[in-house]
Amino acid sequence: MKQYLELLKERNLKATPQRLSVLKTLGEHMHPTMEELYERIREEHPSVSLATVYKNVNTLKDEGLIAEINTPGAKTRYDIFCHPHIHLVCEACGHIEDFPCDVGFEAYQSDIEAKAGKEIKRIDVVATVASCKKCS
Amino acid sequence: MKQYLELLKERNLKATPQRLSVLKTLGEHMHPTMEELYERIREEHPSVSLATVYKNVNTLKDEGLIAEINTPGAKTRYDIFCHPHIHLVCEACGHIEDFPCDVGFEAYQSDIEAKAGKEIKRIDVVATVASCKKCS
DNA sequence: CTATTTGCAAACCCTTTGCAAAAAT
DNA sequence: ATTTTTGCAAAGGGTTTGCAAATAG
Repeated sequence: MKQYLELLKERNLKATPQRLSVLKTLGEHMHPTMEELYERIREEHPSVSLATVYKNVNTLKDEGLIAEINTPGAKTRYDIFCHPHIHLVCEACGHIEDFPCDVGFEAYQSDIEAKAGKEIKRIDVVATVASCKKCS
Repeated sequence: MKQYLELLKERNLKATPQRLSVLKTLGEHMHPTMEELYERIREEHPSVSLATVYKNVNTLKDEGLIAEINTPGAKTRYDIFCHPHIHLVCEACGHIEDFPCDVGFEAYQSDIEAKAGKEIKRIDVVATVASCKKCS
């Protein structure tokens, strides 16, 4: 909680309960859809509006505090952005597993950067598997 | 054109002019949005409906002949899926550049596959740059 | 001839917007 | 006191659907 307050203060964002709840919920629950996120937030703040959650998600995304995971064919999911990592998405059940961006990947990223001649701002990697342990 | 007919026949998909036009257009123009794709197709087939283009795009996507590029904050774009490659997206103008999935990447992919214990069906990589040569 | 595909229009999300009231700094 | 944020309800935009007519194989 404390760290979230700081993250917001550094960026001159007001620390409203609704906004903190977005961060807190994303910190506690991995990769929810908007629907799931909203449901969780309402458990603690029954009166938040969906529009407010959307607005906060966008604000926090703009500031690089959270990230959006877009997979073709699946709902958008959200993620606290602490350590860069890639996503392994199960096509059957939508479950998402994280993989650290370790040595192999960083080398690859620099390679692209060199070839592109531009600094890469963000890299989104989504690997899709047909089914996973959770759903088989 | 001939190759497209074969690709469809192999999958028992009927080769309608509308469907062929989706493949042909994607073969000739890199990464259009749906709007651009539809506009191009209408140049040759003025009477196609947008719904038909959507239906065909979905069918071809299901068969793995084309791919969707989803970038947070940008419109969905479409791509003929011949050689696996990654996408370098410019945040400012939406321009997309392709990069081959070369040795470095394939090694990384096998690594994930090994750790996940599952065959990876597809891997979508989107690298974002703040601006590109085209728009600066 | 049979199964698929088309075009149309309406329906359906999910997401954003405008605005006045409320809350944060 | 000032600026940001909230909640509401309405609008927006992209995508999908149902169905009868048309077309491919």
